[in-house]
Amino acid sequence: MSTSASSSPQAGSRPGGRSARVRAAVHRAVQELVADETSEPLTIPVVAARAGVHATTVYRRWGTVGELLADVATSRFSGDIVVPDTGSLRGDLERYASSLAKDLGDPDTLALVRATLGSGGEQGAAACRGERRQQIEAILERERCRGGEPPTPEQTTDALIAPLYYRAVFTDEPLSPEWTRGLVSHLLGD
Amino acid sequence: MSTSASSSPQAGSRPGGRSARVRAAVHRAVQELVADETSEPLTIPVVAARAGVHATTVYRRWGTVGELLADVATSRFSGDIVVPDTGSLRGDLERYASSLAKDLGDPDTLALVRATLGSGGEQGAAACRGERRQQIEAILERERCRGGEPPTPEQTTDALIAPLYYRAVFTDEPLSPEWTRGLVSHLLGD
DNA sequence: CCAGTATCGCACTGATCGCTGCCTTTTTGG
DNA sequence: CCAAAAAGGCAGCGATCAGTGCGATACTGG
Repeated sequence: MSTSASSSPQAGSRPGGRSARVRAAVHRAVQELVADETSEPLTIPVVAARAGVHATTVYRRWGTVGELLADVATSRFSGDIVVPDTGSLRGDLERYASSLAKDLGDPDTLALVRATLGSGGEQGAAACRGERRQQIEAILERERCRGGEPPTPEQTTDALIAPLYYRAVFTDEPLSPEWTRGLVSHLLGD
Repeated sequence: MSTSASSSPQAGSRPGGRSARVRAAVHRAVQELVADETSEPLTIPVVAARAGVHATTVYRRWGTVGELLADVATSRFSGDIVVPDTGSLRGDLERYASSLAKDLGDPDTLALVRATLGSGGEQGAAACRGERRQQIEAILERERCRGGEPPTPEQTTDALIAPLYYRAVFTDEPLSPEWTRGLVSHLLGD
């Protein structure tokens, strides 16, 4: 080969150096492979080849497919949803649930969740959970500051997060906006 | 080897022949391997070795690990819960939810669910779902025959099945009886 | 500009995987 | 009881995987 040698102009000390680029490429490769759901066995060499890096690098930085998936899921679900502030508890919950439904409704995301659960163990489950708990608590806390009496985080998780995740992961029914709003209505007592 | 040769008295045309015995051994091996969660990679040869059969047999009967897991999960969740009949909707739902909580609370079962989701795809998800929908509908239908006005199957799934599955699969919080009863109470309007 | 260090590419190796003919053994059906 | 069919055991094939020294390259602070 011996392409145009080095000369890559601005590869220097800025953030986004080689290490970060490799990380991004590997993450993207994992998501693509998981989404494809073809016969690709999702092994380290396959991921590395698709990412354009060497398997050695992946072995050394992540070790196993499970840890790699957990890392990808953590990145994927970190900051994926901004906690809304619409001025009312119902508005906040509806917008939050809608965002989550849109997130989990994406087949690629769903495939990532399933794969991470499968080989990521408890750590993988935590990665898929993301920051749902803190986000819910932030919404409820804001309502409490408004003087309202919101439901507990536990109730909210059971009434919103759980149905969204269950329907996405275990069933093939769509996460329609009407159904999602209905969850909020039922939680807040119609 | 050459143990007591053939002579196995009743190995004939009754159900429970060799084929069924192989099936049971393979299923047991899968559950053990999934439960162990050690470094065993859960491949066909490993399963076959633990089951005491040859990998060829497993390849020919199931093909892939995903299909095998889906089959095991189907068996595991088929008939695992008998729809109760306590005379009241609340009693039926509480007993049903309690049974499901006990089921999903078992770490080995949980590991099977996660693994099946991971490599079983949509079929694996359906296997883990089991007959929940029909069971719920049976309970609600019975209440309707009593003259009551039960919630819809959708509401019941969202309020009972989903939180149980979500908490079991995605969190490490226990599925306590009090919490489970609380789900029923919230569904039936306190 | 230059040493020091972390990261990555490369060339391997032993082990395992997925899979396939071929034959033996069991089960089925008349 | 006996042939046909189904299922399992056996040996072995190419391909891939997980993992390891070693050298080269890119980032770091001075």
